[in-house]
Amino acid sequence: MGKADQNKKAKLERLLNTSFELFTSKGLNKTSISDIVERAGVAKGTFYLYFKDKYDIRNRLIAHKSSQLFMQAHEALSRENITKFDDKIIFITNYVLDALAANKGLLSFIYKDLSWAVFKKALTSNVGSTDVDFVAIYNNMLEESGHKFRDPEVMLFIIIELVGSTGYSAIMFNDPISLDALKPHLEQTIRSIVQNYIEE
Amino acid sequence: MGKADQNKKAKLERLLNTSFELFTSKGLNKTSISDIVERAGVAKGTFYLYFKDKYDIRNRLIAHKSSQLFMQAHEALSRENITKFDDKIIFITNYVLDALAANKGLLSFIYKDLSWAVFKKALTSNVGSTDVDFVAIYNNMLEESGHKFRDPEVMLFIIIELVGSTGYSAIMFNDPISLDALKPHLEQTIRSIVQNYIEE
Amino acid sequence: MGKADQNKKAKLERLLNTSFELFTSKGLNKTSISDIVERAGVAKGTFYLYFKDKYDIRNRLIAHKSSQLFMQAHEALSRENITKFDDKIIFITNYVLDALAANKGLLSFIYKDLSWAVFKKALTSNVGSTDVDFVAIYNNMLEESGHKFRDPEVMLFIIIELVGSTGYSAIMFNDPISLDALKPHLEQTIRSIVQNYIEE
Amino acid sequence: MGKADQNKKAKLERLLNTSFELFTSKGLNKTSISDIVERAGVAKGTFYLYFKDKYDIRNRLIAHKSSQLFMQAHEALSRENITKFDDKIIFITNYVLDALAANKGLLSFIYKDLSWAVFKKALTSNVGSTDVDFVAIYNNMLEESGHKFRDPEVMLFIIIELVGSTGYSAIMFNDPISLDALKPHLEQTIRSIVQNYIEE
DNA sequence: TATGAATGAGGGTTCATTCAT
DNA sequence: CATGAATGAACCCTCATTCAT
Repeated sequence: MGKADQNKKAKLERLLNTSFELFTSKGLNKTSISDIVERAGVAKGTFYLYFKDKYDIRNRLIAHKSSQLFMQAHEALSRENITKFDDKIIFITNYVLDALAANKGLLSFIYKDLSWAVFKKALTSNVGSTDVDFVAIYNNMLEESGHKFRDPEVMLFIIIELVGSTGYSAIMFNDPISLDALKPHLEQTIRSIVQNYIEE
Repeated sequence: MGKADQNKKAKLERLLNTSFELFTSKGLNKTSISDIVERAGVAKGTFYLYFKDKYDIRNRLIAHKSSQLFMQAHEALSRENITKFDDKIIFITNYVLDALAANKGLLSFIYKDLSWAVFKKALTSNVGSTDVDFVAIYNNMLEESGHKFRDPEVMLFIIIELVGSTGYSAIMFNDPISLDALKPHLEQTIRSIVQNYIEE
Repeated sequence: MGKADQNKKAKLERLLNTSFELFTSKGLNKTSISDIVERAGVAKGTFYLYFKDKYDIRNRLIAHKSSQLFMQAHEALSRENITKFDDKIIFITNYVLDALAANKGLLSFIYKDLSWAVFKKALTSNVGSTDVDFVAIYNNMLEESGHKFRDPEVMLFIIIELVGSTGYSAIMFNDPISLDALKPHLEQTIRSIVQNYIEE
Repeated sequence: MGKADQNKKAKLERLLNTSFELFTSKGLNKTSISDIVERAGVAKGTFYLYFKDKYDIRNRLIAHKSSQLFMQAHEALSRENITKFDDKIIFITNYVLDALAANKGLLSFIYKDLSWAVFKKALTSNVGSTDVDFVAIYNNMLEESGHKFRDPEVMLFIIIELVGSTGYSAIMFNDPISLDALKPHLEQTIRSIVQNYIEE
């Protein structure tokens, strides 16, 4: 890789990192392209060599960061000794919620967009080379469960929306209850949902 | 009420209605104060006599419209002959989802904000004189059920977030399934959740 | 007229005058809105209260200045004792050419646009209240000539294009001859053209 | 010619052709250097190896294309059996007008610049090796006419400006009359002009 | 000769907010 | 109370030009 290519890659990285910092601290709307390039130390025009506009870079970041989060959750899961399917889902769920609680900027950024649409995109569009194929992981979990599931995709959809939506309220506003108080409720609800989708 | 007062009230109404039309058709970000006042037929300065800024009017509208929606759902429910608690919840749920599906602009407007925080505000802050006290209605439903519920507020929270979040994806993107396909899934899930919260 | 209205009119005037100065000195392309408002002493946004964009103000200026020029020519003509039709046309022609030679910025500004399209617009769209109805003047001249003309509009069109086009080259570049050298050529050509259109 | 030289010449050609296509389709102002080099398949810096800027390439194109047009007109003329001087001029005039009417992009591009200044440059600056020496052709036509002309250059100047200017309006705007309606007017006017310049 | 990433000034335009009337 | 002209900072984006490779 030549000097130019290195420089080019470094600029891209710097723009991505800077954007992420600003989006998670100031929010998307309050972050201007000027803010980004100034802090990244590149010229304004340079931004447009890499991204179409602010929303382009946002989408790439959301996909990347979401994917990253699930990958970390899955890695943590693989270090545990958990065998039952619903236990695994709950572990991942809690892991992600804790991570988001520890980084409210991130939560705010991927907000209601930790929703199905973005989630699916994140898991299929492999932004970076290291991004996981979460679909494969989920299918694997289903197989290893020893059960047969009805509409497994819908089941996952429901769980993700439920967790994301209630988690957001709990983490951001402690309303109507704190995240810690919410967790047992979610656990019980998730177990019920999984139960519903097991085919006899 | 004098003529001046009437005029004053008419202006307020016109600003609210116009804003709502524009927010639901063009979206919040694309609607400027200029758009609103021009269409409402009042001067720009007048806007600031009634509202602090665009977000002030938005919040009041969300609360009002959400409340209205639930009131309509409840009125429709009262015309039916439904006695069981979970059947009532499902009826209201379906009613609201259908209404939002028929008015995507509205859904988009109150979006992820048909969330707990706003919902609660809507039910307590009584924007207009005709707004319902939904808390009372819910408590009533709980009593009439003949059951005793554990954490009824959390139960409602979970149901609302679940329905709002999955419904949004289904209505707006048909993803991963259509609203009609989603409904049986929601029904079953809601029944499980309610079951979980019944105290033996 | 209230203070506000006076102020408003003064701003409009200032914008028009400033734009004209800049257009005729720097040219249209090199004149930015920023230049205009800065020199006019108004805020940038103010410009957009009065004009759609740079081309809007340009069109209004071209029409106004062209009209003005022809009005001056006609006034000068009426102070002379010229009776023959072609003599009148040649007088006006020379008057306009001399005026443009004395103000190359103006010539450059209305350039090839002292063409039929703009000329006609200028004479019909009465920008200011004082703008002449040149069509009426021309028709008057035709009647007073004692002749009957075939296609008088086309005749005028041909003369104007001829004079404008050759005059531009002579005034701006002295190429292929100077304006003074050109005049007799134009005079002879115009007389021939007029002759051609007299119906026997 | 070596491979490198061939390549070099091919690049120059590609830049010229591409620019011409873009100038005649999108217009000069709306065509950026980026557009040109992208479509020509060369690097941005390469453009500056061949041309000073956008206006440099434009001037060379106008000269080249104008010259080409007159050459074609002259070739067509030589295939006809026209002997009288004014008939020849009118033939060329009509040929050029028809060509421009069939290619409004070209007309728009060389616009008011099919004027004397550019015309003369085109006839002297011999952009390509195949460009005609129109001055020689014109002088030939004068000689073959059997007449002696006063100021033949001015006569040509006047005719070209007249035809170019009125033709532009007719072709582009059909205003005040269509090109077909204009032609007889031009024919008559040109004959009068030629007549004026014949020395007895 | 050729490249194309990088530049950064400058473009036009929008719009929430103010305040003299 | 109501007005709406005026503000001017801030926005996004373009693009001719340079220069290290």
